[in-house]
Amino acid sequence: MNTQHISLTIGAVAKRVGVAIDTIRYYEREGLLPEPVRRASGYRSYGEGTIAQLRFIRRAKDLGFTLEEIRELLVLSADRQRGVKAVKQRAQQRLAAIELRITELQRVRDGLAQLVESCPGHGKPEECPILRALSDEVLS
Amino acid sequence: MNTQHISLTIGAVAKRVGVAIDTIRYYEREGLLPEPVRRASGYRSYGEGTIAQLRFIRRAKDLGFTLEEIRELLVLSADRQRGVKAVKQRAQQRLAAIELRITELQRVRDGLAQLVESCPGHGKPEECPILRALSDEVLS
DNA sequence: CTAGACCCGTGATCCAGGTCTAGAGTCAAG
DNA sequence: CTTGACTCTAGACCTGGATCACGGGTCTAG
Repeated sequence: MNTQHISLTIGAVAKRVGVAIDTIRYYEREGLLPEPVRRASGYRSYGEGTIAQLRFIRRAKDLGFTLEEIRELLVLSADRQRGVKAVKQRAQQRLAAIELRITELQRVRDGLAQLVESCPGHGKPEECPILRALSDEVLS
Repeated sequence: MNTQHISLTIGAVAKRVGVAIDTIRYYEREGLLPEPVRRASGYRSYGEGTIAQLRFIRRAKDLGFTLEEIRELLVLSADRQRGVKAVKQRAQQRLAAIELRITELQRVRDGLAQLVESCPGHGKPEECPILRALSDEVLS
């Protein structure tokens, strides 16, 4: 077992994870990262655990979780009793929200696509279906 | 032809269109609405044209255009020469952006759906596929 | 005439998720 | 020892699209 404790500066961590230094400090302020050990100089000193946690945060963000939700996920992931159940639940909620958003966007896309298709691209403005849709009373 | 000029207060316009008074003043500041005629008291006085324009703005917003883009659409809609062509172009760009966004979200949804599906909803955190995906090195 | 509803402009505030600044201290290479 | 890169804190600022607060003026029904 390798229990060697490496010590990384905030800049090194930032580079490894591909995130800005300011973002790391911001996450710390927001409670997404624990307060790190400090060197005598006051410099933050990080170990591998922080790298993992930062990656966790970034992946969760990529999956559409807000920082607020991620904060919660981090707590849950440490709960050996109810953690997994709650995590799955949060993931399902997120999934439902994403699906809703997709559906909304698809409706918008379909509406817009139909307008684009029906517009000849020339002629008088008052005959342009796009402008008409934007101006007229009813837009289905 | 009915050229009767009605005169609406900002509050009446807001109610008709279903938008807040502050929003109307905000759009005016932002150049999306022309500066209206004023009564002797300084009150804004609006006609039907404003109603139409406000609805235009709202519909365009519903189609995913930003206020910046809408400002442009408003200019283009008044251009009798090149207006229609340019409007169609903007609509196509918007459409492409929405489609890109949908694709992104679908990828996220698929990833998340797979994780949710493979998670039993109980057991040890280190065996939860969701937590593993968030923590582990590679997430396809 | 008065109460209550409405309107005025200016500027501040909100949301999330950072990003940037200033001024000062620290570290490592040469 | 110096130079340049790095880090520290606190707080200001940014994006977009509003929304709210303030102190004051106006309008209208009774």
